[in-house]
Amino acid sequence: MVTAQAAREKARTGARRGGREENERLILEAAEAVFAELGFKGATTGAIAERAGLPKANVHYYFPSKDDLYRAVMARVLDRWLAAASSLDDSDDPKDALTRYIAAKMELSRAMPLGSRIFASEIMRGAPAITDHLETTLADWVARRGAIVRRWIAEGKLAPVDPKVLFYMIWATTQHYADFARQIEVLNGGRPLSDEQFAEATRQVARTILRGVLA
Amino acid sequence: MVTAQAAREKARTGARRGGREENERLILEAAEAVFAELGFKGATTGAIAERAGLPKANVHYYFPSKDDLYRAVMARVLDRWLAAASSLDDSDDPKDALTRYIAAKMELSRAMPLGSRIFASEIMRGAPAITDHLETTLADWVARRGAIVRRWIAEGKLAPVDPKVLFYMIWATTQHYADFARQIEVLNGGRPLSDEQFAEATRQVARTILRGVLA
DNA sequence: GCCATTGTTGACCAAACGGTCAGGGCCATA
DNA sequence: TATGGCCCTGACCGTTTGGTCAACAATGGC
Repeated sequence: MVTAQAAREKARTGARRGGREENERLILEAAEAVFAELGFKGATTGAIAERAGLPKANVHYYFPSKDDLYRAVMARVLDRWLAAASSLDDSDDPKDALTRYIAAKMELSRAMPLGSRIFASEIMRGAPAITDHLETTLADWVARRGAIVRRWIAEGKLAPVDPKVLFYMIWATTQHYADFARQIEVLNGGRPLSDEQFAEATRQVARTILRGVLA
Repeated sequence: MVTAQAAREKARTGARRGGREENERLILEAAEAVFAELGFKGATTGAIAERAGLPKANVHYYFPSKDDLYRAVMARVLDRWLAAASSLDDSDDPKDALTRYIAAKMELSRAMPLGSRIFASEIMRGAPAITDHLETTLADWVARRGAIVRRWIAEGKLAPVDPKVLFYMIWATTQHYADFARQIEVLNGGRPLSDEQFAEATRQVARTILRGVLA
């Protein structure tokens, strides 16, 4: 059973066109772009299908409803974020830890701005699809990392600051470079930030926040 | 002509039900709430009408198209923001000026979170309705206030920092309390920030950013 | 070659949408 | 009380939408 299934799975991963794996990936990528640009309601399964290069009915074959597809996209986004979130480690040195974390979040905004925008839209809608994620995974993260920040403060390494205020400032500032990329582009003379400009912004953001909270 | 019109206008502002002024206000307020929650496409003229307590056809009487209504809402939002934006004045003391500005932006996020969310959605859609506003009014603002920041730096009052990086940090952090209020609420145990909590957050945000950029 | 499973798709449908319109109500002026 | 200018709205319309379905490949085990 398992072997037969595995063999079938393996056969499918060849150079052949289509197939579950590739089509699901195509659809999820298209959906991410369309949801990010038009929001949940504005995105149409037709537009997603067109962007994926598939007929609309085929999209509904893999993802029965628009809501299912949306949740699958959100799950992918949250997974990727979780990986980056671990870069705020329990180091002895808050300077290194925070610098790494800010850099990781900025990198994520640079490499995957669409996910950040979908997340922002989801929160602004009242987070109907991810409330439980916020209540469990994220609340856990904040509690754990908040304790670390408080320890740093107790050790005299950090100025006294509510960990949440610090986290919100980091999240807001770094995600701003993804969510408001269009505004930043216009204020940059109509051109998106170059790699150098973005790297410089990353450095300055990290430096400013660190000056703000280091003891 | 003018006097007759003025008299009619005055008569209309009495206790009477309906009338252009009141209905337009009702519609704009309802539209602000619905656009903020559902986005441009997700908001329906029917939902806006229902929230305003008016028939849908009446909404279309005052605002011929959904797009007209949306632009009217955006104009109101931008007007209110412009007023707050002036609180970053050309003071000798960057500490006072930035503190005032951050407090004004936080106050705006507290009092009018809906406008902030509509603005965020608009930017994430690519800012089709306000690109010219960004290119003119906002670009002007940034140029002018950026010059002030650079002067402060030259005078040794501020650490060297790209004014835009500073502005983005202030905008992102303060607007975060409006746009991500739902997330903040969940991480606050399911209750919105109290007035005291919000005031404390305002203080800490201002203090942290000031430590970050003051020389 | 046969069959079961999986994948594919054009055509279709009910619901919801933005917007229209004709007909009527209201009120100040004459 | 007749007139003209706003204001109001139920009923309606064409289009778009998410979703369905029946018919039809394609594949792999036997």
